[in-house]
Amino acid sequence: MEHKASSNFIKNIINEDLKSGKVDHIITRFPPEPNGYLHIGHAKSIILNFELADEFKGKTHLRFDDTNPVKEDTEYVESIKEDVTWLGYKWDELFFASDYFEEMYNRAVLLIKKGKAYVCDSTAEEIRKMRGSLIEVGQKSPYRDRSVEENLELFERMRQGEFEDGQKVLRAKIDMDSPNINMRDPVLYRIAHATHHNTGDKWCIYPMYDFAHPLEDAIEGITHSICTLEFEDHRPLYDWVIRECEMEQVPHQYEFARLNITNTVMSKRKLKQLVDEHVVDGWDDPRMPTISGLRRKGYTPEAIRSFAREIGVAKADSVVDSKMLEFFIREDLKLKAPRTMGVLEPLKVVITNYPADQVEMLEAEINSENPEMGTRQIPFSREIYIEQDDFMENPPAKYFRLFPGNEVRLKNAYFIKCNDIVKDEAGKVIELHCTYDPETKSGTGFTGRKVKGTIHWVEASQAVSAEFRQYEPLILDQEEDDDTSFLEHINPNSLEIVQGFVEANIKDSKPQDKFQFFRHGYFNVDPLSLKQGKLIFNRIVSLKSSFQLNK
RNA sequence: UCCGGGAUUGUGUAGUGGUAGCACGUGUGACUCUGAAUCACAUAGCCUAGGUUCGAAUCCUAGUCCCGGAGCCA
Repeated sequence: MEHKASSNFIKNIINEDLKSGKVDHIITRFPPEPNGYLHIGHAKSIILNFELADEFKGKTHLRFDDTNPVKEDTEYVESIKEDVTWLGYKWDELFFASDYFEEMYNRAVLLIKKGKAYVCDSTAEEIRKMRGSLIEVGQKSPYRDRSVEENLELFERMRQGEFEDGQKVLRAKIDMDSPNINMRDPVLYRIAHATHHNTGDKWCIYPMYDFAHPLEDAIEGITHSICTLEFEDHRPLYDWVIRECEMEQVPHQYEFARLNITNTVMSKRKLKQLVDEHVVDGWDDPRMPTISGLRRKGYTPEAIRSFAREIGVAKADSVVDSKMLEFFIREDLKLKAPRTMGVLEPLKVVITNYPADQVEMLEAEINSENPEMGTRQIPFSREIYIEQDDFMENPPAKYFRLFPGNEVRLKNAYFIKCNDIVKDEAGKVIELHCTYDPETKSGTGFTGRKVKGTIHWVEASQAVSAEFRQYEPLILDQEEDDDTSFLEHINPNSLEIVQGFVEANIKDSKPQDKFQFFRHGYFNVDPLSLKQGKLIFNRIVSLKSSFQLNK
């Protein structure tokens, strides 16, 4: 079912590393910062890291890169673990960057002793100014040549909490003339009197990403440290830290292009904004590209994994068509989901020549493409509901559904022919009177005549009320990716809620159960279903359709 | 302007000197008790210009265009 992904440049590198003897095993890692929920872009990275390890018989660590207490929270730690697990992966080891704070501190002391780091009293503003620009070199800090002894003492006092936030930082002493701004004496440690979700108030100095991350990788023996493109410029610093801190293990960093999908925002910052400003109901709103949102919408881990394999891994920026994602969930659910009938916008039909007191049971396949799923019994009687869209009083040419005088098949039941229309005062069609032909019963092999259309229906007396939530892309097409105004491209019709009916035999469905409603698409039972005491179905994805009313 | 990357059908990706392939999408037809699915066919590509070579997407040279980089964020 799930086929192996084709090659990619990282896989090629690993193959070469193994062949050349540069490494004899591989260890990868997924290193999220616990400051938000995971989205499908993270899924790409998770799948890449775990499957690379699988393929080469290596290991993968889950490591929380929790070096900034002001943004992080255990809520996020828990959701991240849940999402990785749900995607189908088991980390070989679970770590927190904060577990290494003591070791990192000691490595910083080593740097100071080697004359490779110094305590700088400049303000953030001063440091920024003296860093120079993309085309101008930087200026050396006046504190750059402090003695090792003084630096050691000051750094120790930073740790002891003798200074306020922002009063001092520890900086690497590298090269203020470097064309790579990351090498112009980057900050290694800052002071933050903040409570850390893991270490509490033990520390008031915290290592910066550029210092912490390479050490984390080296400590854990990561062989291939895979990150996104924006860290490419940091690689020389990554290597510098590992070398100057004299780490025994030498990991290497490789960068790939992050995932973009059409009509989808994919940054934690923007997603958080959607949540904070109540544009959506939360991180798990089915319109969100978060793992939890996709899960609630009804996506399966298998579909997400297949998608990730198919889109590949490369260094060129790209935007994947969201139709690709939709293809994989349809593909996955095709044989798994029971197929049943649901009428989303009901129109009552009275079958005038059917006995008023009779209810008969009809047999129907649960999934015609997967006969192993068996059959079910569905009731049929004088009154049923059909879809409003399946009737037109004055249809255009090539309309195969019901209209006055036309005959269609009711899926799994009989041919019916429309004879009369009942309207309300406003002229709206509220009921149809039809007749059925007993000879056309499904399964009898009737071939007397053919109809062009087959429509779905639900028997009225036993129909179960249900709510259907139909989703459209949250974000409309946007010319340029103008960071500031993505909120202006919110689709006002991203959610449409309708009340209809489903077959009685699925009335006891549980949250996350998935069905195909004939001719509509795949739906997932929302977790809210239980709480609200009624069935709520989220549309995962519609069925493809070539039918256009106005052609 | 400085540094680092990138460019293969509409989209995503493979190909690393020897017939440019795969997936999605799109179109047409067949079939159909889902206007679905399925099947068949079609669709369309190596950024440009030179060079090396029997042979170049691949190697060389020079351009063009796009992306990222100046947090005490990651």
